[in-house]
Amino acid sequence: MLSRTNSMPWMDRNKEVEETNLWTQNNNNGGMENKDDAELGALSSFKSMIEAENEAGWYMSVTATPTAANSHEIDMHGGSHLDLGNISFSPKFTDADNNHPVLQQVDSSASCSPTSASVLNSLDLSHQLNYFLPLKSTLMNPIHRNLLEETFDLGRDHRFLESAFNQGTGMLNNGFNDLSTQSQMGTLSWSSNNQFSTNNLLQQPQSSGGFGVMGFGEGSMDGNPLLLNRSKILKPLDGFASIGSQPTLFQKRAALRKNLDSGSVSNLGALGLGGEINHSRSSTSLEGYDKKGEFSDVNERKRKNSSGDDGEDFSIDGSNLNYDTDDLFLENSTINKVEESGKNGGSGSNVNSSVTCGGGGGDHKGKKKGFPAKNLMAERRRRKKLNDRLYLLRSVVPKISKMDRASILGDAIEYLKELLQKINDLHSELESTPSSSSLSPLLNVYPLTPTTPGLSCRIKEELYPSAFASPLSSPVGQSTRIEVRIREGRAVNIHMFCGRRPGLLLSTMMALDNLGLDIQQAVISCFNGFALDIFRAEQCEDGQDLNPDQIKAVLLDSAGFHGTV
Amino acid sequence: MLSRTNSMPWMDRNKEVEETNLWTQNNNNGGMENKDDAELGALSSFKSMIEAENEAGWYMSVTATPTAANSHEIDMHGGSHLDLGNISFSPKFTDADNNHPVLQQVDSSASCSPTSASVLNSLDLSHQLNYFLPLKSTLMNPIHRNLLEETFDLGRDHRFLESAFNQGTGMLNNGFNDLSTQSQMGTLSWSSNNQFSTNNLLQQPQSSGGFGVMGFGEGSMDGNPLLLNRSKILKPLDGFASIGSQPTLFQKRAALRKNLDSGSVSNLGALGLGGEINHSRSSTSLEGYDKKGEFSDVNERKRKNSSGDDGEDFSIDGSNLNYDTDDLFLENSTINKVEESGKNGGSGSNVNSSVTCGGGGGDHKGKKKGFPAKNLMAERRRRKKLNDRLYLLRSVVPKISKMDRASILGDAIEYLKELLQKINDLHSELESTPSSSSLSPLLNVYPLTPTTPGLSCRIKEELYPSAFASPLSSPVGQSTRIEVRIREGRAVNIHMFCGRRPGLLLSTMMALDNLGLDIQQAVISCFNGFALDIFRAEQCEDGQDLNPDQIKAVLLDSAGFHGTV
DNA sequence: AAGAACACGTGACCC
DNA sequence: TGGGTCACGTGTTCT
Repeated sequence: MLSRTNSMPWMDRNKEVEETNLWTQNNNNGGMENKDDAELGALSSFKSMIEAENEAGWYMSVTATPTAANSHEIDMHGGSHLDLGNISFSPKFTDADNNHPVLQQVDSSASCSPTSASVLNSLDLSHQLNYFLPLKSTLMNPIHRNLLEETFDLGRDHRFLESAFNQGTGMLNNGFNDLSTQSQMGTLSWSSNNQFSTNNLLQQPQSSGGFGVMGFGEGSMDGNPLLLNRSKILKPLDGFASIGSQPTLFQKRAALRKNLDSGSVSNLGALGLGGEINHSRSSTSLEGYDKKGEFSDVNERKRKNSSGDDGEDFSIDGSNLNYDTDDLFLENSTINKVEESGKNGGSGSNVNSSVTCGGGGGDHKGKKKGFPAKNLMAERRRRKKLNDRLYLLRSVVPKISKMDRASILGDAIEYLKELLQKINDLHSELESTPSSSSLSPLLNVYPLTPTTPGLSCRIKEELYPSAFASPLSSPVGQSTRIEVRIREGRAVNIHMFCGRRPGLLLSTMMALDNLGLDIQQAVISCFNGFALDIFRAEQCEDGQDLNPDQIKAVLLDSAGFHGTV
Repeated sequence: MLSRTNSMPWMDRNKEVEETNLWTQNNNNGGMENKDDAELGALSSFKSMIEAENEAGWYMSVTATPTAANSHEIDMHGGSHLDLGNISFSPKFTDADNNHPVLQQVDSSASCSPTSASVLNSLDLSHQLNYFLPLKSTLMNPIHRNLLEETFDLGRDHRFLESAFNQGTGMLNNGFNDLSTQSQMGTLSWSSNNQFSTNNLLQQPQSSGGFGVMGFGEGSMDGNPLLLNRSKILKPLDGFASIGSQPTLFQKRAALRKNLDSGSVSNLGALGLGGEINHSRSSTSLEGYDKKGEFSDVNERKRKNSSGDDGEDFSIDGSNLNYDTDDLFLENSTINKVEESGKNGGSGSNVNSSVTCGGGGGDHKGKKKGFPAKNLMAERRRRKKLNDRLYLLRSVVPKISKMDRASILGDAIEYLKELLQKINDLHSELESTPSSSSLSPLLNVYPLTPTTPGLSCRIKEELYPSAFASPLSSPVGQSTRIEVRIREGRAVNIHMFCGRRPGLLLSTMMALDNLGLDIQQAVISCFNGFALDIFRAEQCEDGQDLNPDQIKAVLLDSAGFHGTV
């Protein structure tokens, strides 16, 4: 009850502008004084959407990339290393399919700090790894763009990732330095289709999954990002449900908000065309709306838009994205919030205390002038930035056991260890071999595995006893898994994982072609194993409706596993 | 004013037991049901101390490792992967130099979850990376042990780390599995000298830095850990200053608290012998004491000890460490807190709302029964765990530009990228060499750079710069970009990006097949645009050596861009 | 129903 | 002074 009442205020609160964490600043090079700041530059933000399978809920997140003008963002000031130097939007980016503009963040080239570590900045992982979150319906259109910087949205649902990762979808490649990283992306379009740049492919659209498009300003709001997928997170979207549709997402969102009060939400549109958001859980309607963590972020963004101008701001050709605007909104919203305070849904009681600028919250203190509001925004920015980074990290780590923060960190650590070990092994191997020496100048760069030339050890892996069962990676021999879902209409989702074998890629493609499936959105990775994630494929008009089992059978056959699962 | 009053309650609050995040659970194997949970097992917790150069403040943190008995910890329940299965203390662990017992966490061998990822668990990074935080005086005796698990304390002061990192102190080695990891540490001794197990050495004792020993139960309390070093963090210690000295740290801390009220603190001891804590900033005395983030953690821990039994609990030979005890304390403290609530220093206003179990905080709600207190503790645990992981991550990353969370994450991401690049380079190098193949079974383990056995090649690296413009993402209509590199031997790298069109995927695959290229490592994504990144493909033996330009031409042709770039 | 996870809004701190 | 960062305690949700 109270919560609901609270929720309303939150609605307003949501209006507050979100920070655009992701904004990269053009000008900020100068701003970055910390020499050490390593730029993550090359990293493109990873935004993805997830859709929950079982639930209608959507979560849409889009990251807006501000043009150079507004660019300065948190990072500029703060110490965030990740900031990519320049952000540029190319005007042409809008998605043809959808009218929805998609915001993206561009990873600027590494303008800033030439940190020691930054040597490899040019390398862009984003290409290499793309994690896709499955969209429930066909909405998911991850825009595969490098540019997006920090933000990325990923469904948080554990099941989703787990399955994906477990299967060894991890892929990443190392390999290239992409010059491309530096170059870049044009306009951002916010499409309802949820196109996102998904740098890393991660995913397997497995089970639930939230789906998010959002990220407006910074990419994702504080909470919103990928984690939202988590079922709870998804809920928030419920309120927003309509967002995705043809009209600007934001507009829709605004509409939703208006409508939201009614609660449970109806999911607005058909997924197919506009990105729409279904509420994953009908939940308690508004209440959830208000407080939900990430969700609130979404709301906030919506608010931002709504308060300002819904859709158009985001249509962001380039310069439009207004970080500043956002800020203004924020301030306004903040004010609103203050007014509204007292409710503050989840945070609840706190609100009264300091939030009220002049409001004289209930609290005794009231010490700080009116600043709290500012602080609030700053904190919000900070949270968002942190979340964005966290999700980015997640996107880079191929195996994520769970989607919770601690697990992401843990997995990242473990992954780091693995990589180090691997490097060590490679080094050993290399040393054991004759030539080597001159070849790898790069190696020196890294503090780790210090290339100590002297080491010619023979480590040779005696260390590793066999025992390593290495479940994860072991692709080969791994059981083949194929999931096929037929979405309404002729959309098809396919997830397949199996051991790699020569020609598998081609045979699979041919099999799909033979089925009359046009692959529209997919990520295929081939490393230890073969992972195919088709988020959207469409059957030819001519054909008969395909049965998922048929598709599965065909794929199994093409994979050489005749009938075996 | 108010704050001070609040602070008092906080003092009490501090008494609340901290969670022992780090505790590893012996028994919890069963508890880990999540298959995906990757254990970080091998990761030893990283505890380090930092001392501020210029400031006297210390922060001491010690992680106590519970014996198996109490072991079940957050992780058990929660999903933290990082938890290492068993913790064992070996009695002999005390530092000879100092009498001060040091708590450590042991990274158990990976008893728990045989997660997929965990393959390499045995590998212990801790050895590899050792980051040391400089102690101001000579105190710093980082115990270099693998065993410590999650907790690690590190100074947060930016200057500190920055300098350290800049100087290239990063080092890590990869390489070994330490059996020691599994074995372990015996008793924990809590020495004032601040011995810590510092798994990774990081550090350079540069400027400020806080120094911490603490971590009692879980390792570090929520906030306290390494971050504390940050000057602000350090402050908290001020209050605690005395802790380190001969008496149990906790006892001292308790004493300090008692004394603290006076405020500014005197730093207690001589560093040399007992670990003492100086307040980095005289700060405003109590007030700071109460609310400071990390610091508060420290207080809490102190509280825990104080409330419970100060020193002895921690002397922890083995079983003593009481997680349970802590919990009990927590509860008690929680209760106390409730009573005290209304002040709740920083959190301030919130307190009233729900915290009061029955208190009927000012807030309207009062919905939740009395549970809030529990929630509070859980949240505290969670925060601590998260912090611990974060710090652990930091400890693993050699270059940390700044100590703030976002930077840590960003640096980690960048580092990951670097490692991947490095691996790729090594792989290339390795391939170029003749032998290799059989040598590295390990490689298979990793998702990355899958050990494609076939690879015998030589890198010649005729890189083909040809216009690498390829911005990653070019969407439709965007210029098609194709990069082809022929590595020596028959390995080929291809990066291609162009607009998506139906059938492109298939035609491209067929084209590659026609070229006799076996795609071994690749990521293909299809969203707005078509992006093909082949990190490794190999030419058939039969074929003539392909010319990059030929490949490019074929691909362009298949993409329907005849000759256009 | 207890626990975990999250986002939030605060107060405090630092630069 | 003001923005950034942190820890905290909350409320909410999900499991």
